[in-house]
Amino acid sequence: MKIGELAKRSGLTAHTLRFYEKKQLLVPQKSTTNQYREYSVDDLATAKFIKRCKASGFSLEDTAALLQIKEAKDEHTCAEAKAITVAKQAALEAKITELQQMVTTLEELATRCCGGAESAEFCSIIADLEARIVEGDHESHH
Amino acid sequence: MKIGELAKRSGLTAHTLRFYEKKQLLVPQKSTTNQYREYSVDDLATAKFIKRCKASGFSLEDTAALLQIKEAKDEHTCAEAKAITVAKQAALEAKITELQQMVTTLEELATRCCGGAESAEFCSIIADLEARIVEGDHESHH
DNA sequence: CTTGACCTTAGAGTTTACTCTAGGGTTTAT
DNA sequence: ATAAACCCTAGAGTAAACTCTAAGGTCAAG
Repeated sequence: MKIGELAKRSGLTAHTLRFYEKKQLLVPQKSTTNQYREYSVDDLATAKFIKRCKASGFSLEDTAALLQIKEAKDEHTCAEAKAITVAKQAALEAKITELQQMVTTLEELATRCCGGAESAEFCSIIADLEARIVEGDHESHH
Repeated sequence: MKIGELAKRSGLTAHTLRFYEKKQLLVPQKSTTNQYREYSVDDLATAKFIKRCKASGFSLEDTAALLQIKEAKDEHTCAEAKAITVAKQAALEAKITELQQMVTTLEELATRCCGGAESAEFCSIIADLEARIVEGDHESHH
């Protein structure tokens, strides 16, 4: 099939498919007559594989590694696949913790503020940002 | 004080301070004799304000808006500050939810995989990515 | 046989927040 | 007086993952 059809069937755009090709994730055959890309049903499967990797939080680099494993399963081990998965899981969990700390701070800022139409002269959000509350400010007491 | 001292006292780098100047977040006076930046104690406070905004999860654009409010409190309202804060909180919460969904998927992938030195021939992670489990795959049944 | 839909390439642009470089002036301490 | 340490500007580079553009070739329908 041509790129437009693969795009439709995979839910990716033609642009994205060409981008993935540049990144060596999905390299199709090319027609000898007109240079059009020719995607096989396997290529469609690969496109979906990539899409699922992305939905699972894997980077394109991770995805490339997972594709390598998928393409030559007998040359790779479960340990490799699991290592990538577990590493990504840990990274995302760390990111979540960081974001949650921010949300906690923001919650505190928002809760303490009246949020009314009053002048910001005594706004607690501004006051807090000017001097208090937020972590990671070890310079402010020297 | 000169940029190096402000860098030391604020915990930002001189590069970053120049970048913030380009972004209009912190524009110091300039010496007329040698064009060196001259930061005041107020500028130090502003640098710390920016740092706290960042630690709270605000983007530089948000931070610029918050700085506007801080610099002219009587021309702004609590409502404005709170709107920025609440919007950011909501955005971060949405991001966290998205990441948590990914973590759940990854957890499932990892748990089901033996992770051993066996060939990936029957690796459940690869198999799952090839066909199942992951959400957002509405094309796969047409 | 023409029009519109589709395909091609190479390369630039987007976003965010820096980070660094080159090439050159200034200050401070010895 | 000189060398280290510091400062300046303009602009390029980094990361990730696209997204889009220009200029042009090809294909399918009527």
